[in-house]
Amino acid sequence: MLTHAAEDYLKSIYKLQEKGGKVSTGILAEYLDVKPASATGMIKKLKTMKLVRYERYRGVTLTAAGKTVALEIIRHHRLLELYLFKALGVPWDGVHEEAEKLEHVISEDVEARMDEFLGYPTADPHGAPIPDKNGVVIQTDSVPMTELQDGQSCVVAEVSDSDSALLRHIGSFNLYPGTAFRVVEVAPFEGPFTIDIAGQEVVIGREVAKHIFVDKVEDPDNV
Amino acid sequence: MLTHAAEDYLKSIYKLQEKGGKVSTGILAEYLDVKPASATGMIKKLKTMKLVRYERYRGVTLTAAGKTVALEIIRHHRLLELYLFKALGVPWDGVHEEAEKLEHVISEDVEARMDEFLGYPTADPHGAPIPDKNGVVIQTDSVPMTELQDGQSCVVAEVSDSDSALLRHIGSFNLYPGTAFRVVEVAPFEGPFTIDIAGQEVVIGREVAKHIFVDKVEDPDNV
DNA sequence: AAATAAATTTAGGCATAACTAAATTATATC
DNA sequence: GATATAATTTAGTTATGCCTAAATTTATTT
Repeated sequence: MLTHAAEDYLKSIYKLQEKGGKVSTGILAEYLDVKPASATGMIKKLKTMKLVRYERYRGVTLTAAGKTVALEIIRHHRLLELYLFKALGVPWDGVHEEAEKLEHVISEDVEARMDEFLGYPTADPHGAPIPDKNGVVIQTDSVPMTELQDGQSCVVAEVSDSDSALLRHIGSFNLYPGTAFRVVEVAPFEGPFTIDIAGQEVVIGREVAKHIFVDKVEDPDNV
Repeated sequence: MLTHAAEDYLKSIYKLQEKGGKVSTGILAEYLDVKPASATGMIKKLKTMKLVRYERYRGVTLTAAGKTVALEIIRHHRLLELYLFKALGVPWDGVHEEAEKLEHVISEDVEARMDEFLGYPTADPHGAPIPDKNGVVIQTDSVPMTELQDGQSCVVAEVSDSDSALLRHIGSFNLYPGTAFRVVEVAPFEGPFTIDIAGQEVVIGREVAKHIFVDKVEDPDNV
């Protein structure tokens, strides 16, 4: 069986692969809040288990087996987040931390029971897709809010889940996944966004907007 | 923070203290499926943390601080068992194993939310008492079924939770905590028990009966 | 009281997974 | 293309928590 640490490394490699492409030892170490030397050590171990491809100074890649494990852990994490949110009422800025510990520990049986309870959901409380039993992820084509122009209408698709304070802040504007809004004005020179949510005008700073991903809506009247 | 292993040791010392009294290194090691030398090592560590009293060759005792931790873990375990059973439908012979992993990992917040969901319960699915938030345990005066005589009526109070196969077996007779029955006949020479559950006569072997604890009922007509 | 048996402890090792510090390789600059 | 800078790897250390084997202490028996 895999250790929790190994699972965390695989999950992180998967996520970094998604975003950037090449996953270097340094990037991985920074992501996991670990020294590069530690990452090198674990990567070597994962290589002997055939869960990653690796050549020194060249970065890491997941093998098919490694990707399967990574997706399994991500599925656990996101199902747990949604379960804690819906079944136990844990606030959305708290579910990440809790799921981080539970994801390594729940059985497949409990996973299946939560999945059933939740009605086989496809997204967690932050809008991140939940891989299905077979590791299939529904990819969305959402864009960072920072790419929006004046007058553009959209629906919140996803919000980064790691910073609890940021989530509370975003939640205070009701910017949950599924919420529709329209951009009233984008201030020039990398300034903040003024948006209209359900008739209320709200100002969102650029740094915050970077963490909000949206689906553009073509016809505002259809929202 | 304490490691999972340390928590398991404290929990085990508590349980052995409850049953037997003196807790020796050997007994503790056997209970935890570990070599005596390993137990000695951990006991020494726990002593430096002032969680146990210990003098070599003299056995271990929990300090007040150690008892608090032990009860906290036991509370987690039993709340989790009941939660998994009631909220997710995990069969009663499976909840122990699952809770064993989760008990070290859930937050006080989740503990409180499960407690509320369950209506502040006082016993887990096997009838074991759930310590309250302050570590107060309601002690019952149940006796092993093996002490029963012909004609004695009683109610199942508690069943040992560690052996999954045994639990399935006991469950097949419907001998869940709260179930009433009457002893029809105790076979002589350490023989099996014939009992009457809701009009059905069932034979329970002595080895199984040792793991079933009951509350005697004085007046059979009042059950 | 001495000898034997049983329990417990000490001593030394192993695996995991982190760390620091030094050596190496790769990349960027002049 | 040589050199400076940055990234990465190797080597050696630490802490957990387990192990085995040998030494010690306690308990029992004669």
